[in-house]
Amino acid sequence: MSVRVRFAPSPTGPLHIGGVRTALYNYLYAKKLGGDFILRIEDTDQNRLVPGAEAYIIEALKWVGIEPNEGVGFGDGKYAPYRQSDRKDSYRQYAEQLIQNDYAYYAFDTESDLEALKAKYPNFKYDASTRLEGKNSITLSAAEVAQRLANNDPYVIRIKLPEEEHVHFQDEIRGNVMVSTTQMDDKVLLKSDGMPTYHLANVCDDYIMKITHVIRGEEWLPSAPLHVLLYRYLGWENAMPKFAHLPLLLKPDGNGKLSKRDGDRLGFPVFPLEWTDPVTKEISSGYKQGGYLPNAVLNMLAFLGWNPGTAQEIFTKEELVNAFSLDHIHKAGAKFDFEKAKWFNAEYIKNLSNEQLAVLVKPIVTQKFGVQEEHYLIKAVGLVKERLVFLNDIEHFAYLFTSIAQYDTTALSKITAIQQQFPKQAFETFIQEQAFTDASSLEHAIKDFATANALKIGDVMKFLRTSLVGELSGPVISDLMILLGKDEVLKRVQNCLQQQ
RNA sequence: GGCCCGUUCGUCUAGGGGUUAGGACAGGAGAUUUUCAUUCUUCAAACAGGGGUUCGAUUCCCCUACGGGCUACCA
Repeated sequence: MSVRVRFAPSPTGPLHIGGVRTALYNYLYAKKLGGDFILRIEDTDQNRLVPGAEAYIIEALKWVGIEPNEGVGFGDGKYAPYRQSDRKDSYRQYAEQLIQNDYAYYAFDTESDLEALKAKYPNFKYDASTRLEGKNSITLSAAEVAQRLANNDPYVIRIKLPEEEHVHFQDEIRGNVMVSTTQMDDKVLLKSDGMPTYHLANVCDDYIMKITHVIRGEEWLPSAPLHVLLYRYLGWENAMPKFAHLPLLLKPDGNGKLSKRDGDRLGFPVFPLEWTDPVTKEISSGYKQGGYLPNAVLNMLAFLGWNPGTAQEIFTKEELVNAFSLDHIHKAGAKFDFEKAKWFNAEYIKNLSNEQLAVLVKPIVTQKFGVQEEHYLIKAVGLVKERLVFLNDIEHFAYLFTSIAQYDTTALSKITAIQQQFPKQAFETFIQEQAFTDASSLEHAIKDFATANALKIGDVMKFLRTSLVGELSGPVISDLMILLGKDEVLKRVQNCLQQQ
């Protein structure tokens, strides 16, 4: 039987990187085994829907490059629709089937009924020991139940758990997990608005869509036994998928799982794409807009909770697919490491060819400094490639594209001293005489000029650097001179000579 | 509170009854470079604690502590 996994987010907001990682692990697992990766939208809570969230999820998956081959936004497929609200009518029959088989019951308790029970019993939960106090099809007469249903009285359908039974299941990451039904409660399966809860919908859809492996976050571990029971009661136990509960992504500081707020609080994105809250208009930064490369993000995310068991850390997507396996997933939660994320991105940028980098950086450069000639841009980015952590960092290298607007004051003060005995005229002539064909002969010529004029090489370099860069750091001077060309170099030198 | 899951350098992690406990990021030092960045070399840095089991436990078991998750007609 071929492997089928699903990523099943709820469109209650933008997908954050924890979700992206879950999607990634599903994707890697499916691809590794030649299976299918499905996107299912779990929008059974109509009150929490956020406009744009679904589209965001789809865009985000596209951007990082882990596209489902089936599901909402990806051409659908054999088991469409993949949006649970579009499958609303399919769930009721299963809930009713459960009632038929005495595995579930109608419950008519109102909100205030429930509150009264909670007030009466500390730590109240609706279960075998308390359901006799509720207004449900167990306590009410058949006639009254029929009457209430006929009246369209609001009701929910609850699972009827056995009083005491140990539910075991095998988690692919954690091994055997056991929970007693005494610790569980009669969870609502079908809500009074006719929508299923997560528990019902997820089990039904996974069964119907022939999902073989449920790979999801650890927050689902406590409800997994409930799902196991549901498979059993629905008669699907032999088709039950395997479960793998992933460790959570934690805040880099302090406690708790990584949340939306942490990113902008600590200075890194938690969302793949920038997101504007439709209500508050608050903007949350995104990896894409922050100048990250999708494959770097994937690589970084893959290593937060998984490792290949070797020393290799830089992996292409294909290599990740090949190396991936569930048993190399770490059990404990992982704190997000921003420094490591930056390192991954810088590594990926360094591994790009100048041509590739130029393409990626072109929109930023054009927007900041105007249109550049293609070959020039390629050479320019090559000069600063190993200085970029993010694509956006290119904007800190204005001197590659425009003349120096402002000189660094310490650089200027450093060269003032030098300028006293600097043979300005001779130097200009010297530059004019150079061929500007290759960097090393140019560098030799500069050194020769320095010795011939009894100047310190370092001083001449410092002067040139300030002229060309505006400050005392940057790429090798002769390389930069070749890039800029004689005319521009001369212009900048003359301009710098006029400073002070 | 109850239940479930977890705990190796600051962080991500490898390992697993007998190891100098390995790697990466970050940090320190040095080399290269006209500068900065890159690169290279190098240093520092960990098995939460207590009991067992064992000739021997970081590794297996139990307890404690700590961390995380769940505990909704949210997913």
